[in-house]
Amino acid sequence: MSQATHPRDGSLEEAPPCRNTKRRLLDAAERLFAERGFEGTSLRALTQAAGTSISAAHYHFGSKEELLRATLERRVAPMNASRLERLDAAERAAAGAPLSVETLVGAYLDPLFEERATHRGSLSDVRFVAARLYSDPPELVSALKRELFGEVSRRFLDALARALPECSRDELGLRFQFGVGCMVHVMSGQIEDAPHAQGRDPLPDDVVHHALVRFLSAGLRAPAGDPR
Amino acid sequence: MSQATHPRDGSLEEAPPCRNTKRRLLDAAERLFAERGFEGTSLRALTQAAGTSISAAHYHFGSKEELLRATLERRVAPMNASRLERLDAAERAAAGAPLSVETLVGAYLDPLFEERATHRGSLSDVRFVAARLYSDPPELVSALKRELFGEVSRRFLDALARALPECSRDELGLRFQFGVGCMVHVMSGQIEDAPHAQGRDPLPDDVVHHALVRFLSAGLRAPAGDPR
DNA sequence: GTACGTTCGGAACGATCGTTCGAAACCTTG
DNA sequence: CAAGGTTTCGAACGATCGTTCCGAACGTAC
Repeated sequence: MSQATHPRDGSLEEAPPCRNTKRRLLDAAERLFAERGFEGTSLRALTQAAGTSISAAHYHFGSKEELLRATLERRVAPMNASRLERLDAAERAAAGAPLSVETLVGAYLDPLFEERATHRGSLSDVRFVAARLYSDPPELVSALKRELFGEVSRRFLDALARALPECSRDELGLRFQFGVGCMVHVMSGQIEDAPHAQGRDPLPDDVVHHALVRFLSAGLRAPAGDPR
Repeated sequence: MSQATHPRDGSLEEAPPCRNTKRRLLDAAERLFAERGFEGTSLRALTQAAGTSISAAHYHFGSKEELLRATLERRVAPMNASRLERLDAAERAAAGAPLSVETLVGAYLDPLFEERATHRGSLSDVRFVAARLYSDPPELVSALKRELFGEVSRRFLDALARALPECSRDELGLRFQFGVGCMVHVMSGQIEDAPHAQGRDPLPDDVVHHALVRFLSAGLRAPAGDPR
């Protein structure tokens, strides 16, 4: 009805059949998984939002879990590739010298905010990545998290260790995770939903972005505690 | 069978009927909501884990949503009360002088880690508070979040503004939320599930606790950016 | 003893879940 | 045109969901 479900007109057609359906399914999955979670989203609501049928979803992905995996992978993989590109470029430019904390934080955060800026209001939803990877069925997501983030975490931790040589490896691992927590929180849209600042209009993305870079850089550079 | 469902023995009885069932339901809800989420937990699995029946849950709470609300409230309310107590005590001791950032961070974090230490391995699960308040059905949880955290957020933000007078109110609100994000991430158990540090055994709670205090204090005290 | 309000188990309700299946519709090859 | 593979739909499957209802078991008051 709303989406021209049947090309019954006879004369002029629409976009190619396969790729379009698959992409529309991923788009709808992204949005609905972000808003209602994996268990909270029914395949019926999802396929209806995508303007197709349940069978199409099973044809292209095989199961609901595989659809989640594909949806996550589509956004996370290019974003992490971009992170590694920036890290590589920065290390090449530094010619062996340790990178600054701000450079590392920027290389990690910028691809995320760019993705967010590019797709604001469209179907693509970065909230989804943040919200779901860290709250949905752990037995499905934690393996994917290891697979998608393993190299990125290792590379950035190594670079951080060179930037902050006085910080122990354990402490650095913790601080890196603290930073990830901040990022996830922001990307999940919790800033707009905070108990304070409920009535006022949300701050622009770049303000949040720069505030987050400052916060994380300072936190990562915090003086070491008693070594115990 | 396993829980002496029927006091059919005739002679010796067990604990009082009402309070016990209600508490067992809240305990089971806490654990299962933490592990599988609200939508991912069925009332049948929940009541079976509690050693009772579905009817008992509906008798005591009326609905699944109200059970979630009660479960969240049971843990969050006393914890926030403890936060306010510590803040009051610190402000009384300071006699009008602004508090240190570390004091404020400690007053906010300590009750959480104490709750975590007290109930480690038992049925009580702090993960639940963190994981659910920030990822479950927003239309149910965000109102509760405002209700439970409104005063605490306001009070701590005011104290932070006195501790960091050179920081703008917007920036301070952001940094406070960044800190909440870190905390949520830690309490959700994401540290143990991080892509790196997967094989090694988890760090002790107090190590994480102190590292988090250092990280947040430094982040909150970060130099202001260009005022724009 | 009977009567009553509280507490809770068992069975059943309608609704919805993820999945499967067979047949259309489509696009490409002959 | 016909043949074959790809893509999609509608209907149905069994399972499970939250909820409701009825009655039994309980403690208490008379």
